[in-house]
Amino acid sequence: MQSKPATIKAIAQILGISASTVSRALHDHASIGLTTKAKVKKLAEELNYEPNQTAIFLQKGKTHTIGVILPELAEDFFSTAVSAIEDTAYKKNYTVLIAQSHDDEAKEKLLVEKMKSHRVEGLLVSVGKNTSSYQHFEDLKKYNIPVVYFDRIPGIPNIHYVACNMETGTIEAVNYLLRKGHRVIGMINGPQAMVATGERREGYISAMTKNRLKYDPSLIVSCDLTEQDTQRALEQLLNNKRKPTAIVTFNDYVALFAIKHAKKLNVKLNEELELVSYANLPLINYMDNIPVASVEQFPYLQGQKATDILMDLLHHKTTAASEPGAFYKVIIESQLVENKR
Amino acid sequence: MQSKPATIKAIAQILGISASTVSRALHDHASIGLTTKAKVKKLAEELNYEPNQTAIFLQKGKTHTIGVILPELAEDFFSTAVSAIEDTAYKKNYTVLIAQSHDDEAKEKLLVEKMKSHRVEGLLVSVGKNTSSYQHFEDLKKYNIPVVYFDRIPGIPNIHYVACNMETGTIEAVNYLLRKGHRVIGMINGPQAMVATGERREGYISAMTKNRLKYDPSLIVSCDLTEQDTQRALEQLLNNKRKPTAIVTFNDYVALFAIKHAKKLNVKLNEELELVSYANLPLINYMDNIPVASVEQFPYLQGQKATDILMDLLHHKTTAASEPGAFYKVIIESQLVENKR
DNA sequence: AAGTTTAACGCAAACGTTTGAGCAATTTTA
DNA sequence: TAAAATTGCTCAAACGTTTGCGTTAAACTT
Repeated sequence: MQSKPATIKAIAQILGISASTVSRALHDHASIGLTTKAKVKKLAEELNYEPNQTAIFLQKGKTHTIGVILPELAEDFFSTAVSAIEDTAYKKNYTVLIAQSHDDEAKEKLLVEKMKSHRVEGLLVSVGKNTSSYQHFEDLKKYNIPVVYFDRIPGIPNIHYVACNMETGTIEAVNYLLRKGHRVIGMINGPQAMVATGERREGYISAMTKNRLKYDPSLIVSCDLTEQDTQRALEQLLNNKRKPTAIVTFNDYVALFAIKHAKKLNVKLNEELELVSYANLPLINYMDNIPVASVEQFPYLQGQKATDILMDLLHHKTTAASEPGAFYKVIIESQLVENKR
Repeated sequence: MQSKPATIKAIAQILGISASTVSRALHDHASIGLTTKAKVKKLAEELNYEPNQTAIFLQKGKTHTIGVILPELAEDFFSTAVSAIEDTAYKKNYTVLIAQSHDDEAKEKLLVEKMKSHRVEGLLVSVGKNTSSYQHFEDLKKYNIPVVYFDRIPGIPNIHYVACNMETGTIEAVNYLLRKGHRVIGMINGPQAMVATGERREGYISAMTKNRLKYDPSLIVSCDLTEQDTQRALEQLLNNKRKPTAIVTFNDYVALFAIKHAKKLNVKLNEELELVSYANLPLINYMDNIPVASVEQFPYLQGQKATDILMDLLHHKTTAASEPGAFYKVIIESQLVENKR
């Protein structure tokens, strides 16, 4: 049993027929006799024949591999998304190559090269939070490697993507806080480079003005999503002329940092200050005081959709990449969920 | 630029030399002239030549791919471990194929077949919580595919593995609770099939008896790690003749279920009941009351070590797989960390 | 100067599979 | 019954690399 795996050649030799006949027989080709087919399949079964994917890929010039580049696999949002990507790709017999940029633009560029040298047929990308140029991704078009962005998408035209519309979720979040009686609502937003930052901002403004409240720019402060900068942002808000009684934070990690720091500053959470966040972490629900609500971002769904789109792109290889307006833009409406306690 | 990637053949043709010369030139083979080498390398650079891995793998009969089978990628412990596996394998230019069993033994068997058909060179495995037979993994030995288990390891001899020694961590945990004055300490343990269940049990007994306290078997109840069964286990403990004032839970997920249910039962956490858990979730630290301490399990380190071992196994292909006692057994001592608040 | 070494390269097979083209029998058609 | 169509199979090339073995010409021996 320590022998090498069975090959088509071996089967052919044993049966005294040619390799091409065996190959066709296994594929139920019309021009092969039924008896021969039966014999071949029987022997293949007995020998536990498994087609050598490497050989097939070489011969077909395909790798049946897609790549995924994302900031941090250990972040709950991404591991769930990858879980979906794996599941979806698996069904189509695609192999998934995962790589983490750790939010480093230089590493991102390196990874794109790596992906190219691995001959991935397509790429799923969630860009790093500080990435400002997307040229390294866009260059792939020249190699006919389609790219589908998900969640953290670049703010440029003519791309395929699936993402949550953070605007609607933010509107819901602000409305929710307004209904609870809050009038001075702060926001700890993300880096300006991120599309989601703009959407949250728009949502905030939209909700405020629609409720006939004036929009106070000093209540929105951006941060780079690190713990340190979150602390600064929180303090800035707490020291604002109009001190907020509620804050919408960019995501759950930021919320955690804020919570931690607020405790240190002896701010009474849920009395002096209520938080609403975006659901990146599943167990925030179990936490004692905070946040009161979260905007769901559907990581599994996003991963699934993005993979579906990529598969579609791969199977309808429109060499006319210049077709204008032919871009997938799947927008999932985010949704506010009140955290039960 | 939409042309196919450059090949050795193409380079050879342009330069009017043979493909073998080009290949050797690129590998700095001794028998190629310096001027030729220079010319080849220059042109390769210009054409953005990248070796076709598929062709190399076929020719060498290797895939440079390792597989990972684990229960649930979205669980924090595993996503962190995979993060380490990716990073480590990446450096050795190996490709990682990930698959989730969702704790289903049947699916696990299917995945092993899938991995075999993908010709993985080795496998990293964390077994499902209900898996009782390990034959599907052990069969891989016959195909010369080494298997390294990590974290959730089978309780059978002659395997390679890296895992945390839960016994020491448990001893520390129980000692910690004893020092805090607790005398009646309960334990919500895992399924009997899991090795870690036995270790936790041994640690518990060991800590109690070493402290001259008698071991009361009714204080250890096992559960299947689901929310429902955790609730049952908690109630069983709370209704026990000797009602525990502290409980060691199998992991953070179980702890969360227990916390949730305890609140519902109006049990005052941290007054009537203190919890110690095992660190699967990073942000348990941010939670308000619970648990008071966690046993760290070093997911990144485990993933790293396991990959290192597999790499070693792959490069020292001892065809004499029957060498007795030649098995890697890396045991990481678990460690109690008190959760600061 | 004839023989031997060395340097630099080419030839061809191999890895396992797919596929267009070809060929020999058998069956169908007119 | 001869020509045409069908059936069932084989040949050989191709995908991009690597590598053992040859081959040639130049450089070195004595």
